[in-house]
Amino acid sequence: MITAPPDRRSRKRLATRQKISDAASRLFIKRGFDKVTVDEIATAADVARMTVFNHFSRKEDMFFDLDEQGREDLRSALGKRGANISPIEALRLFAHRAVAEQLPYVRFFEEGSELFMQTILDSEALKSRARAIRDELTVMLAGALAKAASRKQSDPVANLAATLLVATWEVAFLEAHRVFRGDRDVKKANKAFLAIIDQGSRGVKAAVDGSSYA
Amino acid sequence: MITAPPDRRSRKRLATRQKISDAASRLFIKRGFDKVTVDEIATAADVARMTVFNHFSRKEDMFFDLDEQGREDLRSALGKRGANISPIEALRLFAHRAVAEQLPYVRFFEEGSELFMQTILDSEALKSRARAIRDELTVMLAGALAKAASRKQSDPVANLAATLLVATWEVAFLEAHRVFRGDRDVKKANKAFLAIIDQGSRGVKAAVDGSSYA
DNA sequence: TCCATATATGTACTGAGTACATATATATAC
DNA sequence: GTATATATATGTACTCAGTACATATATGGA
Repeated sequence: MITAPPDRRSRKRLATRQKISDAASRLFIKRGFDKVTVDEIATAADVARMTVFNHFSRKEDMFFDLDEQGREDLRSALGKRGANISPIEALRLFAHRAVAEQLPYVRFFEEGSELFMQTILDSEALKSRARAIRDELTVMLAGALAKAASRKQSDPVANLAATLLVATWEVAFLEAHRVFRGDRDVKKANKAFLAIIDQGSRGVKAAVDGSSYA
Repeated sequence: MITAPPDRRSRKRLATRQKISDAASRLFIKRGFDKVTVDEIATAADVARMTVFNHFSRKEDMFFDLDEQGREDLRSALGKRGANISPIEALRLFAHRAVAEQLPYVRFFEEGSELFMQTILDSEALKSRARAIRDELTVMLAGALAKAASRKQSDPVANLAATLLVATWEVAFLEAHRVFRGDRDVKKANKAFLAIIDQGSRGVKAAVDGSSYA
């Protein structure tokens, strides 16, 4: 992923950022997001408090320190879809592919995954941030859909489709986690996930039927 | 709405609450949510700072001081639907009725309505709270749907339907406001609103087709 | 009149986030 | 290598929402 060896300045900067992110994640998982103060994170990472805010403008950003990859994959799935595949269908297929290849976002089991989810559910601040990210994702997807269908940005139909799609993914995620928490059966969780994705996709297609998105 | 004359204590309490809410709303609309401090609100309402938090646990609650009526109407629309009307169709009809009768939530025009919306869009805190309310509404609706269809609570299909429905309403709201901001044409805005409601409802029905929700 | 209790107020604190100044390391030009 | 510019780290002092907890005051009821 890294193309050229970064100079010392960038390397050190990244190292500092990583040190902070690691220290924060460890503390968050162990003690819960709200119980950890930024001062403690700074101390644990052996940097000044200001340095923490230098790298992460919000405390929540230390927790959600990925999600860029996810957006990229979504965009890519839309961009590289086959000639006669609609945007919505492309995203449905992407979900199936993600499960088949067990891409990181859809590994509901794995030790860390449950703790991660539980930490979010235990914190209003993290849930709030997750909702914000969901909305950013929706805006991004609406733009991508409009572009893929050669429509003007802020097309209401693209908005509707994007919002419904993100809603579908959210429900699928939560349900898969719920199923796994119950039976600890990966196959069952995967199946539940894809069932909802398929149901939702069917619905979205019906909603925007007649447009170029379906 | 008030059944019996409340005693002096309750009356005073409500009066205080109203004084705070009014002062806060006035300040929020005029200067923007984030620019107003709780101290200023307290001073404007002529009460102590602690009294403010006594009535509103969060600053955001002084802004969103209604929304109870909306939930009640939603529940009622579900409960009192005709014998052969599905829950989803009942909500679609409720939207049409709301527009026809110009119920408060769907008055996109009106002087205050635009300022209200603009104040939200200008504040991260208010947008965040609006998202939280949206999610609470979704949970409520999922429960109501499951109940209306005689399914167990936490039915995944009810979750999906509720999430998609709330998403639809949100897009419809935003689009109606957008249209009105542009052309200042109420009929056009209403039409845009209902168009999205109908599209979304069609989608949700397709998504949950075969279940008792459609 | 006395008592219990709900509501309002007062005081002191925590913790995230910001503004702004300063120090130190690194890169670049000479 | 030395000087200079700049990115990054640090330090200090602040704002403001929200909490904990104590106290005062008004109301309702005995």
